[in-house]
Amino acid sequence: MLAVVLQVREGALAVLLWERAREPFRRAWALPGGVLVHGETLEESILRHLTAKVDVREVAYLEQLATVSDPDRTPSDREVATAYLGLVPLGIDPSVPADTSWHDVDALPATAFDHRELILAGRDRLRAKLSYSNIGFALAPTTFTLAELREIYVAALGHEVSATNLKRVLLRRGVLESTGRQRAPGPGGGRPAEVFRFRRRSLEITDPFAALRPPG
Amino acid sequence: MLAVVLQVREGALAVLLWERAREPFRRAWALPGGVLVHGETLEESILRHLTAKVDVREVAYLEQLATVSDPDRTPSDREVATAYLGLVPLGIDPSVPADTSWHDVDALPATAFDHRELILAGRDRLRAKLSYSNIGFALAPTTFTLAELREIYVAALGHEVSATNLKRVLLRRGVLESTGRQRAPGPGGGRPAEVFRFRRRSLEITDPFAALRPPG
DNA sequence: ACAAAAGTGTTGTTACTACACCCATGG
DNA sequence: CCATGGGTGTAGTAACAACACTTTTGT
Repeated sequence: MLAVVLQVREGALAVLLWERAREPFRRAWALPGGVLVHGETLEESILRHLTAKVDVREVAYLEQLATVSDPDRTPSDREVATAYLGLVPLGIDPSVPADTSWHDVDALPATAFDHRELILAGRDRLRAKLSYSNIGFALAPTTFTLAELREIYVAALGHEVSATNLKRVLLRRGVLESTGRQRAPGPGGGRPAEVFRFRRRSLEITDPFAALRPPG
Repeated sequence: MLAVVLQVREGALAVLLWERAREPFRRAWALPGGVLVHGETLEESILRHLTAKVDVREVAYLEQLATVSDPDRTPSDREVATAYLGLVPLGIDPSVPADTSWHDVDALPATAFDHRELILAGRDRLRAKLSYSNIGFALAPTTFTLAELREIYVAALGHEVSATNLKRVLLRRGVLESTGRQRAPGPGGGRPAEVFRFRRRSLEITDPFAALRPPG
């Protein structure tokens, strides 16, 4: 059981890792996880292990990522591990143990086992889903301005995003709605920003037929 | 280890199942599979188990589908199983054991355990990939006319597909190419059909940015 | 007044669907 | 010469990026 927990922090996508104190891979950084015990499902197990590192109520979304099995993936006995992708909204800073910290996904330190591949697979899964679903709800705070949402998308996707077009795309798809409130401008002035929220906070596919849609 | 092996047969999407002779789920239909043994990867294992049911050289594509873990999914001890999706091209009819046969995915018989959900998850994964990748290569014979390819897409997607537009979409994306050959018309006459093939026979994502593409 | 930040209107492009039309063969 | 099946040409449409323009604030 392994968890790839991602969060946008300081304008970059970060993953939660802990530093190994023992061999193998002493001083390398590893994904949180642990063994599956009798009677629990994979989801229950991953949440149980996450509890040791972070307040799991902060995890807004969880999905199965992959199961890895290569006999050489661990130096000792072969271990089969199922990895999950978890997302934490921006703005909360869960307290974590001393050996645990967040690392920019685009500047990973030395990682243990095959964890680097799993982190990158998680990042890629997130990027794909940002394009055709409302999964942004799991990265964004409950309410936000479009400028804030734009920064989240930029960090997660790794390329520029226009706030203008982002707004139109997400409103057209019915993913966002206005709260009716406004955010006061900063010290330099500027028009007050409209405050938005995600209409639903559970996964919905918004663009099911990117191509080859049915007739009608 | 479980395998959801799909093939287009007689105009419908079919899955390979075997009939259980013993309890639990006696007389119900189950996915092929077996246990993972020491030293083999999940992929090696699923191919080994498939060999007992079908000539695995016929499996043109294999990908991991999901890992299931619900403690109640089997009546006895809890079993964790990783399911794979396999695709067999149209036109070949692998010899299978007496207890094994193909079943229309849209008219499944009584199935064992949670295998029905896995079959439907496999079908849905295939449908999604048909829209944004070249995965048709694994369902189609090496060469085919557009009318034949259209029937494969209709069977797999479950809705009508226009041969006219299918051709243009797949040619524009660089997925198909003409072989230069023609197919003689049937007894009722008609213009000879052009024979096509897939340019590549390994998975390629052809529509990576269905939305929110990078600037440029 | 002017800079700064947010939001709107408009245009052009692309990838698609739909449908009319044209082509090549067998009877 | 016409039915049959295959292929092409051409609108029409929806979703998007790009960018100029307008609105609302602070100094």
